[in-house]
Amino acid sequence: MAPSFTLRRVTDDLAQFSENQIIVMVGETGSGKTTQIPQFVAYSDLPHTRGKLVACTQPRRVAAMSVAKRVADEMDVQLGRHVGYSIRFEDMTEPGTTFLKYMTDGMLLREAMNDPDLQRYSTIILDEAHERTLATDILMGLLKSLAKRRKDLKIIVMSATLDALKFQKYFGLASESPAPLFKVPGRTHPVEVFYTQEPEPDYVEAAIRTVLMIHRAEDPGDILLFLTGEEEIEDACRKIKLEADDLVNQDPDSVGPLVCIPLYSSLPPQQQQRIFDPPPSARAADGPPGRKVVVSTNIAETSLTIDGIVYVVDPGFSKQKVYNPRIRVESLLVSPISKASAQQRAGRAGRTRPGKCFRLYTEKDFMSELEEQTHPEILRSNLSNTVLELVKLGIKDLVRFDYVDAPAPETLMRALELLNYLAALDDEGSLTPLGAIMAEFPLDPQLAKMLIVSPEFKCSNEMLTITSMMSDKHDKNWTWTHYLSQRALMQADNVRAQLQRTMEKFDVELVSLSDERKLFVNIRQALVCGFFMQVAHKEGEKGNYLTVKDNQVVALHPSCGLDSQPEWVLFNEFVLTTRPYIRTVSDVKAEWLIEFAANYFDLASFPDGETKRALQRVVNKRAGKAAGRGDDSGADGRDKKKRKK
DNA sequence: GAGCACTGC
Repeated sequence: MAPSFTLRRVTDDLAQFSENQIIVMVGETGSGKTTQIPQFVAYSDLPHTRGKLVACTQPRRVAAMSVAKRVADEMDVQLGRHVGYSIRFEDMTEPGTTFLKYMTDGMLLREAMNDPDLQRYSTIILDEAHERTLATDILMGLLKSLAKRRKDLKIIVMSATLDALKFQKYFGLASESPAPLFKVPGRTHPVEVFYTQEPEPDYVEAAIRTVLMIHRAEDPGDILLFLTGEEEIEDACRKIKLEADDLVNQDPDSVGPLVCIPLYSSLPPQQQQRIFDPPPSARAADGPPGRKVVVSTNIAETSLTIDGIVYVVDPGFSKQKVYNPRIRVESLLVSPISKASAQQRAGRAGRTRPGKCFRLYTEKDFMSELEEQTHPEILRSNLSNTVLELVKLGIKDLVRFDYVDAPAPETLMRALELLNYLAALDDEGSLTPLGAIMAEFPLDPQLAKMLIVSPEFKCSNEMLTITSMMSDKHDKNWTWTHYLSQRALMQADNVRAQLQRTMEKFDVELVSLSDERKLFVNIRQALVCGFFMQVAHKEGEKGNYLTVKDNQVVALHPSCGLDSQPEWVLFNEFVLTTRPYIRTVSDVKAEWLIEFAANYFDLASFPDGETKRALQRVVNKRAGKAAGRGDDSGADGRDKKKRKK
């Protein structure tokens, strides 16, 4: 709960809130801004007297849910009535009663697709804007232009201090003066920061050494070590455990017991809970106290807060998504973190009392090598989904849309190209009726397309299941070791129900074939309709494949489980690990490519090479057959039928 | 014969 001087200060600020349409608000962790500001706004706005409500967005579901619960408690109202939340799969609001709604940023973006003026809201608060999620970035662009159309709409952007000026300038509107800034004081403890004298050649080894040094020499208090991924974390935990046990055995009178707890998102929730266990107790009543070490990915930087952390060890790296539009591939790269991120990590040491942060890089490198901010997600992602959403939102010129940070033109071009081939956009870039339906599905465009056309192949029932499994099985680790996971299957079932509702809404029939052999053929044909741009052709006998048109050498991922090497494969994912792999592949026939994706596989515009020659052979063979039986229907017949849709 | 930052609809 924030101290009262904070509240008084906020009340003063809110007197000015009524005079400004858009304001930027900064408040460090512990300022209570997420719980306090929306309450004050709701009381100042009285949105329900006008049949409206105040929305406050969060990047994550758990946050939207838990903050709503806390605020409902504080206001002594029942959750889901006056105060509620709205996240995917769960709408805890009561129309007409709820006047303060916490929701995920993605959820508000979805709502905007069907109500671009967001008429239901009197004030929209974008919280954690500094995290720069894709949805928050798009919302900022939409709200900036919406503010001009709806003078009655108030907008509050809440962020960390470092980013405030950027948002102030962005939302400065026509007045040329930046949006006003309000500060909410925080309540964290000082954290002393240490740097290494020299760069560390092996950050994992240096991190382990530092943890053990803290354990031997520093006062009681738990340690948080940031590493980049599961394997690294499990490995470090083993090594720390071994070395700590050695230390205890050598010197039981001065070194206390130590437990090492791994933390990453793919751990089952029960194991994640272990981070809240108390540290081990001393072996003897007067012996040295025990200590807890949490070894975590970035999940502990934003999503999870662990109380009792006094020491942070920060090697300065994290895995970050990067998108290469040239080869159309998203991959994860271990990269140096930003200054903002380093600051956030250090702050994790000062939540309960003054702490220390050990940075395993030099102060000079911190000052001169680290970027100020982590690049926003919009600059690091494949944007095909986002572009479809924007077009559906009525944005005509994607290149000139007022982004906070504009994505690379090539990334936009890639997205437009894909959507055009999928017939979601016409040649002018306008939304087609098919594209309008695709945008309604919470799916990648390829999956949405294949699901929508699947009734033509009499396999929509099966495609619905396949799509659900492919779009929500986050829990790859669990599935890997146990083959099946109750949790993952329940999630997929949830998604399936949601997608089925959307199908019903747009009259996409739910059908199956009883002939199993025919069914398996048709399923793969429907796959082709969505994923024809992700096809590879076998080259030679060494298991190499070349991706169609890009001509990248790839191999079938060992997990894909095919017992043969088909000439043509369609793939769901291109991953760049020890080498380029394609993962989740299906055996397809060249005839289907030519038949169901005639535009993309038009040989006249196809780059020369072995792939084109292989396709040419198939075309010639078909032409020969067709001439033989005097029949030239087939591909065109199917194609015309689909265009009518 | 390889592997899995984190989210969201």
